[in-house]
Amino acid sequence: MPELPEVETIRRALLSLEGQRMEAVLVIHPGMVKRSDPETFRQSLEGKRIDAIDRRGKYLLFRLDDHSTLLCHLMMAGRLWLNDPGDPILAHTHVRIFLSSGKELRYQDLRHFGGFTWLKEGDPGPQGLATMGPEPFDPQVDEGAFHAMLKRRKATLKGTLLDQSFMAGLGNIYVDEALFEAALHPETPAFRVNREGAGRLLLAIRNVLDRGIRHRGTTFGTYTDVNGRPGENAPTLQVFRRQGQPCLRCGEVIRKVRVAGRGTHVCPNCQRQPKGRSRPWKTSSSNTPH
DNA sequence: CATGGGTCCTGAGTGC
DNA sequence: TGCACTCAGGACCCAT
Repeated sequence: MPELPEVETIRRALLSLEGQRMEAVLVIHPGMVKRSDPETFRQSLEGKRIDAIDRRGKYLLFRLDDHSTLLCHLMMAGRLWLNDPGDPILAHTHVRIFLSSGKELRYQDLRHFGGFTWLKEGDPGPQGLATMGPEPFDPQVDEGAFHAMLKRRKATLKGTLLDQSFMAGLGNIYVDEALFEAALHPETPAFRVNREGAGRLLLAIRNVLDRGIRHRGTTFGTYTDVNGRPGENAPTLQVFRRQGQPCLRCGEVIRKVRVAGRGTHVCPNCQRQPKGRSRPWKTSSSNTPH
């Protein structure tokens, strides 16, 4: 599930494409091109030079020399590959972009959820991009601003953090990790978090994302970088997919529950329920979260 | 506007 | 052992 650290890892690996032209574009699966038919898509891209590659949330943006943009979203199972011409074509390869350097950019997607969108200059893009919230590392988002953002939301922290219009780039893995690190329960209504908790959560979000980027992403299955190399962040995760195992902070068993329709990993001792005054039977002396 | 539910897709996992 | 079934997940669209 590519989230901000995975998409950023891919973006950095693709920076070598800046300055190259797209000489030919082959759409194998039409469904992987959104908002235009494959032929229009092909004609819109061929001959264009890639000037820059940016990231916004989980979107990759290829800035082209006519000021149009090639958008790419990997959703859960999308993968970009940087290939040499002779490399074998893997199953579920849906789009091939032949570059002036002789390299080839390939899009593969097991689930068919992600894909490309071509945006003319000035096109705000799909709703999710147009209404996307601030980047987690935006220096304008400080403790006070983040607290004010949370106060406007009645939904759970889990649902709020997953909402890309609240903040860009977080997904299921890093939300669970950030909430654990901030010692906040995923079911806590966002507006109930006090200023100190908001500061703790913002710091935790930045910590888990920064760690993810430094380890080149989390691989649990399909995610790799553009050369097929898996990320190395999985061993640093504290709660995600660790249900049934002891909490690394207090030893309580990590549980998997359902919050905002998503599988959610929580330490019942470190992350206290907001309403129910359920109290742990065991008290670990040195880990009071508040 | 914020919120929640259905939808897309298919490999992995579960149950019989 | 094999088959049928359900589920997971991010963003979009829609209804409330």
